[in-house]
Amino acid sequence: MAEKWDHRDFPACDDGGSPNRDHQNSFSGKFPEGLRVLVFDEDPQYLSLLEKHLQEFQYRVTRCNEEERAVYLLRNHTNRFDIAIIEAENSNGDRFRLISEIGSEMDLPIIIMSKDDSVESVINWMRNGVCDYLIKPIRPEDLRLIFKHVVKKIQVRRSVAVAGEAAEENAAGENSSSVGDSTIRNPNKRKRGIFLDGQVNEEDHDRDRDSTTKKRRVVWDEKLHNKFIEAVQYLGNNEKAVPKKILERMNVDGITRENVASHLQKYRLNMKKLNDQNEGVERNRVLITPQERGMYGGEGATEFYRGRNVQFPTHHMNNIPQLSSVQQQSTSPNLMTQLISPLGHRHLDDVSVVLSGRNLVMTHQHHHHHHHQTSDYACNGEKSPTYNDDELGFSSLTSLFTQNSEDMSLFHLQDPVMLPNDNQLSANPQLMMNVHDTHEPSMLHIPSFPSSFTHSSFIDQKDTIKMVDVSGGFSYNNSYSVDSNMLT
DNA sequence: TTGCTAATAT
DNA sequence: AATATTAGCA
Repeated sequence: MAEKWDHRDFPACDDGGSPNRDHQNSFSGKFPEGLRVLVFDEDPQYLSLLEKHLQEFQYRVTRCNEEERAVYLLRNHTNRFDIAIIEAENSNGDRFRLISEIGSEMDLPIIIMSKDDSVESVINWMRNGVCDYLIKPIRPEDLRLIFKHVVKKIQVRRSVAVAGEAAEENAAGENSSSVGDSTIRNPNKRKRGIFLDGQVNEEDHDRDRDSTTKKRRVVWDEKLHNKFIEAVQYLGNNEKAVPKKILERMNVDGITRENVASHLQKYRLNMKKLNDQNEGVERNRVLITPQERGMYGGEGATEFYRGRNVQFPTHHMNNIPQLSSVQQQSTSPNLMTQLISPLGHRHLDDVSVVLSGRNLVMTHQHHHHHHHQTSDYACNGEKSPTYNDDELGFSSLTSLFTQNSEDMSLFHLQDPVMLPNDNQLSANPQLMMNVHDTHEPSMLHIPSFPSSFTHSSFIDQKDTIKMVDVSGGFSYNNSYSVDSNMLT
């Protein structure tokens, strides 16, 4: 644990403060050592193998073969890792959820490992925000390269920071006259610990912040919520269930009183709502107090949990493998299944898929951030005839993403179509440029599709990573965000 | 200081 | 939509 690799050590920072924003070569030759990697795989042997290789590349490995433990480590040790490699073989909903949460809540780069080399699987995961997908068996070299994702993340974060900063200044300037902020109890002077162009916000040194910095959002998953309920229950019978005590009783670190207060507030709201419902509709029923209907079998808390309380990072939950067709319906909000139902597609991220002769490029971008993730997927024409260009490719690809091919629009990559939505970044020329951006840490290796690859510029050439030549390709864009607008 | 609620922000 | 933050009052 000597010195962890800090983003500030990131070579791109110390290139003399040069305004060079194309970090192309900023860190060529350098290899960040000590990146903290969490590796999860159910097979201890394989885990060891991975660990060994990773360590050879100077990564600091935390291995883990129990999902529970992985969850624990990630949840309670936020900012302890720079990247996570997770096996998603027989991933059930839980693991999927876990990964989704990590990805979005902690902004931790996630790499999926799997034996499944199907296009569907790859795309599914990429769509859901993971930054890479390694197909087993994994070559050591693949492991060596994972640092690129961390680097990428940092770069992205940096640019977001800059943008955010600019926005803040604007806002400040415009409001300064109108708002005479007087008595603010808790003037939240949180400065962002973000680093713009080498300027680090020195508010509190290293400590907690790490490369995966992001404002912490508590995810009230089932476990946490159960603790909460348990605490409320316990206190409800004796003293009063107030945030402070609940917090104490929960005995979970990483959450604040405010978090609990907020949760409690919503909890109560829900209880009230449920009570009201019961009053009106089921008049025969005895009224139940919030406490009485707690977790222990009472349906209230469960309802609460299922219906409104779980934070499923929207854009990471839409793609749970599903049987489609049967639309879950109604607007009743209390089945968890509904949260992951096809309706969820409404909130899907922009995803654009570019097809050229033999390559497929998928770009993935998050909603509110100014960043995106891009991954390449090389498809060999012979092996995957379905993904060749033209109509055939189109329709099958379409079906890969949605059951409804009408949801997609077609346009040329180099002649971007501006869709009526501001968020249509995929149609943004600048984004498209990124497809050609050799610095994009894309390293999708698909043994079965070995074809055309080009090099990643800052790593020694010898093997590898390639970027797809998309020129002249087509882009099939399923306009999810358009849908989103229309449906909401 | 903490709690509560409603409003509003992210 | 889920959480966070804030205002304002107790």
